[in-house]
Amino acid sequence: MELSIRKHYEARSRVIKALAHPTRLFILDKLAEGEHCVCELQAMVGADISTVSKHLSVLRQAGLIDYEKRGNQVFYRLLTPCVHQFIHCIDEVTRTPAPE
Amino acid sequence: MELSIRKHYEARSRVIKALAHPTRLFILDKLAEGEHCVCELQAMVGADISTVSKHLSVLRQAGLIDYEKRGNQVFYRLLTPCVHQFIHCIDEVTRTPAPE
DNA sequence: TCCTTTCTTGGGTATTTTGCCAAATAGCCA
DNA sequence: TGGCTATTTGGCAAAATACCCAAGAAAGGA
Repeated sequence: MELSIRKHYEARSRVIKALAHPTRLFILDKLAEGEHCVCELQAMVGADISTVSKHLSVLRQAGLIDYEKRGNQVFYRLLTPCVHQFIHCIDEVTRTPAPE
Repeated sequence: MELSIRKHYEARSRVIKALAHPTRLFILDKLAEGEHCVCELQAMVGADISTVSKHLSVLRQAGLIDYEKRGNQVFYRLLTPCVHQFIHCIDEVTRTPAPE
């Protein structure tokens, strides 16, 4: 595989890796309904707040979400609504039993 | 996060994890053009054939591809063309620089 | 200033993923 | 059967991820 081609697929996979975790998919669904602060997401997810913060950092570095500080809270919001078409496709795959 | 909800997101993330590798994304693109045997994919990818075979196994277990044996060759083909709409979305994300 | 709340970062450990080699399996043909 | 090609599987070491705890940073109120 040629280097420039490889770079292209690596860029794609970086974004997909950010999506490849149940907690992060859950967070994206919640943010699709509207912005949430970290403490709200932490309550919904039910993990340590530092864990939730790190998941949010992964999604932000992938360019999927952004945040805004207001007071001592940080509100996150979805940047890419098209992620949900994609999730729709994934759900079609999960509904179809794998071969064998 | 409630158990049944968690199961749902775990199922989604299992499929997305299968997509989260540059070599596997490359293979999916090649299979979108038509079926290929392992040796053809190996030549295009340029990795050890056992590595390519394992990537194909990951994609198959996720329900994204299937295979057919003909003679002593194994031909793989794409099961889910919708994967490409979704790649289109990913490319939009990669074209937009991440915040900060 | 001090205390509280909210969030991020550092660090250690545990788990998962990756990629190569070597060995095993399977089909074809002589 | 023997040899050849195509592919999968086992195993291992290296790299990447995940999660919790503890510590740090930033904002607000007393």
